Amino acid sequence: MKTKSVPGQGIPPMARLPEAEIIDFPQTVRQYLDGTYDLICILGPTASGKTGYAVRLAGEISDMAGKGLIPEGTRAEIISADSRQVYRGMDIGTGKDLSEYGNVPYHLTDIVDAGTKYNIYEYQRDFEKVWNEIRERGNVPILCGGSGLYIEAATMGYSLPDVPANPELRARLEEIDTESLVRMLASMKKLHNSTDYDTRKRLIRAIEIAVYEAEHPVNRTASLPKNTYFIGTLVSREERNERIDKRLDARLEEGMIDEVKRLLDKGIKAEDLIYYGLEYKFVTLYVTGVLGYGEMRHLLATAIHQFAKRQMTWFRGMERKGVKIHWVKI
RNA sequence: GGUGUCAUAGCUCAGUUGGUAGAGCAAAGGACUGAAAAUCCUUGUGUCCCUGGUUCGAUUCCCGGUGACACCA
Repeated sequence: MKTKSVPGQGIPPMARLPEAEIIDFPQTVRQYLDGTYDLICILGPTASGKTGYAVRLAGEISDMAGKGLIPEGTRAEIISADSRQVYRGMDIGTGKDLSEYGNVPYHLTDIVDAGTKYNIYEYQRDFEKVWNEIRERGNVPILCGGSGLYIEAATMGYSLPDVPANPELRARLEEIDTESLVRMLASMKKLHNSTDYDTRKRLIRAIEIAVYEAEHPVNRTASLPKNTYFIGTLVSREERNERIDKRLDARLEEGMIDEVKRLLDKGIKAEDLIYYGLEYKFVTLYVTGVLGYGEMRHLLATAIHQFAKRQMTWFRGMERKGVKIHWVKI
């Protein structure tokens, strides 16, 4: 008697591709202008064509203004939600495609130096600032990117305290073993389902934040949730991976390796570039002789496929929490 | 042509002194409020190359194929 597992039982189900919709974008713009929405957001996995799509929609908004359908002079301004495009000098590897924007204003790319550490607190603060400025100008903000955490920080009203680094505390915590640090953190905050204790560095920062919070209970960002119209750029898994592979070859030809060499020559540590992940990680490993060219290309392609999958996991998680994403085939 | 070695998961390979099998990678699903392109968790994957023999029972031992590699001619 065979006790073979029945297919489809006990194994995680294959995620269904969402249904594509046809959206009425002009109506969405009108709804933004009458206050139904605070923000339009375009999200999607890497290589799904978000930027081009955002620029196209920006063009539609200009057309509407030109035809007098919405107040004259109204235009779209794009806010990037990409955790790596914030860095200056990291262009080819992050796919900035600045020429694609044409005359559409864009924000939150090239705002800090490569080699530094930008984070979600800073992103939320910077997002709030440009979002407010765009609205004061009477323009339409379009948030566009693939960093799920950043999108949520911008749209869902994360509340984050402004916690400066505390080198003295860090040095003291560094002396303590990991297990005790976990117990220490647990005594200060609830810690289920968190990445706080994935690594020692995170653990120490989490304690630093908890300690600061205990001492300064009011100093938090007061960002409100935004009523957001979410548009997702939809591609099948197969198509997505094909696009990733093609784009990777194009980037290699366009000088991605020289870009990494330039960053290293500027004195940015290989270790830091590796932490940026994907292109910067694998090309650095190639440039420093750890990987051969073919090996680098293969491992990098795989890593980008895996990244795109993680992005989709995040977006599905948003939907599970009740966020409506209008998926479009572009 | 001869001799030898090998043939096991999508890939690289372990293993079963004969009781139908695992690791890594890939893949799939998930988590994630301070470096998130990061970090981490979970889950399978099979005519064990094909005939025949020995055996209660063969992926495992034996005969013969087939294929790959090596050496000799």
